Amino acid sequence: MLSKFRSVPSICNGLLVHRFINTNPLCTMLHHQDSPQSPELPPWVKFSDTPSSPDTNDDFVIPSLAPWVDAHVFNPHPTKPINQSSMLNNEDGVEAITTLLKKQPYLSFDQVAQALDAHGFQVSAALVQQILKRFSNDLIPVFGFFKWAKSQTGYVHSPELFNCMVDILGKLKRFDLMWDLVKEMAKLDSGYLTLGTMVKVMRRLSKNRKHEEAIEAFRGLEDFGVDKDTKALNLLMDALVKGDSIEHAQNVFLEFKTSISLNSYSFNILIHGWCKVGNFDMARKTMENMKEHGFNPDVFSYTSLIEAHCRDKDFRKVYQVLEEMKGNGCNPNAVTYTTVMLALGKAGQLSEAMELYMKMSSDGIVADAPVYSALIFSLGKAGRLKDACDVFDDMPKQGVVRDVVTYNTMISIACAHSKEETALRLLKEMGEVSCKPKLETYHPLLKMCCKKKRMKVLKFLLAHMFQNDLSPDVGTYCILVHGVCKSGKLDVACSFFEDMVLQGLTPKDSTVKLLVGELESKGMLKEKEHVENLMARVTHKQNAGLV
DNA sequence: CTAGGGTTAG
Repeated sequence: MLSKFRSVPSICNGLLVHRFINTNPLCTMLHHQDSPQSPELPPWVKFSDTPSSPDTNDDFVIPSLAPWVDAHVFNPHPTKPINQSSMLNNEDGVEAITTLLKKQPYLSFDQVAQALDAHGFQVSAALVQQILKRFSNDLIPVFGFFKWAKSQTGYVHSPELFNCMVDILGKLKRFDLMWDLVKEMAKLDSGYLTLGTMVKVMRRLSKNRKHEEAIEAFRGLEDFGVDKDTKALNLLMDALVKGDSIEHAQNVFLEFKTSISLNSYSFNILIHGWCKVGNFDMARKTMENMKEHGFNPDVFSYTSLIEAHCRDKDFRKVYQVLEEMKGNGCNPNAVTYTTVMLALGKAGQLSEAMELYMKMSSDGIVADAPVYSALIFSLGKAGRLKDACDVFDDMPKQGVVRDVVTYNTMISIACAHSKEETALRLLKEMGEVSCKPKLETYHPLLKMCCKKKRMKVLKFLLAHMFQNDLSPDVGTYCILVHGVCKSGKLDVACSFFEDMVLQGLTPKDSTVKLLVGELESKGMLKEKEHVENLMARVTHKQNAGLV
């Protein structure tokens, strides 16, 4: 153990062409002790002018970040100064409509339309796109707006926007409305309803365990003027596999293999499906079947096998398959190596991950952003913040552009070590390098803020999220409710819970249980009743299939 | 159109 550990630094030194220089601010920050328990506050702490509750640590704001934070907290939707007047109208329109849609809980699509009618909004494709993105979790506002926009004279939704709306309805599990819209598209000009539309339909149905309905959608493709070809079949099988039913995918394969021609993708999708459920026998049988059809197992087939063995942490088998594929003239690529490196890192086998990186390099494979992310993750997991930082810093020097996962990984590491300044700075930098944050980017940050009771920063993050057209999903609310509950802020937990339900999201059982339990133990019976009433409404709506 | 990234809390 110890010898392995000792060997790592030298490997790591060899890895990096440019050694890290200690003056890098990011690195200094990571090593700076944030000292959360220290009674002595660092000299640069700024005291907020808003009074905070004694149980809140809002006062902590890093001076250089404070203006950035304040701008979002106090003005979540600033209108960007734009010179061109046409652009100004659009930007203004988006903000004005956003405000209007958020203003009150609308009870019907028509109510939304009425509210919109009262203003003289000018509709454009860009505006509709922005609103659909912003309100993709809010059925009544988003669909009410979509219908209203459709009826505006001089404006017609593009096929892309119809597809986007179909996808949103599927995401919101309103399959009745989704099908109505699909049928409506079929009646419009050709070019509206395409395979692209039906892929969204099949994916959303599969994801919601409506596998039979997804297969029915495929069967009916020709009625909508879409070909039932190899590509369509593969997309259906892939949707079924991703919707956790390799069995349905296999049945579809058996049913259509004589009428629709197959390609290597068809087999790889099934191999992936069998690997996903850990059925190596069927994965191997499918590989044999693949050969009988004249296709050789390729890097996709083998990487699926390797990934499954990685999940089992069966690295002996992983190395075996690596040898096997090379023996069959199929070389592992960056994806294969990343899969194994990350699994090793997760399993705490950092030096093995590093060795594999070197092996990859000696094979002449150039590291891309995911490879670097896997390295960074492994180093972070092993507590080697400085080295993780070095690798992150090395990326641009090697001509590799950091992507959203690279940032997510770095932010996760920083948050896990309570380096909130670093984490926030990374988020800020993402905006500057136009690497758009995703919901997952915020999750570790939100978790950390809840834990440290940074309510002001929490508020800032939520505003920042919205400005990036991201709205919290069930997972986000889960983190928020659990996080503030554990910090004893039950009132805040209740208001997050209410938001979640009003958004039409279904809280997880564990979330309800935790919140109700906490409220009960604190004797907050009125709040507890409120939560239970909210839950009853959710259940009722679901049973009735209502909006 | 097929394989890689991040992920609550218990």
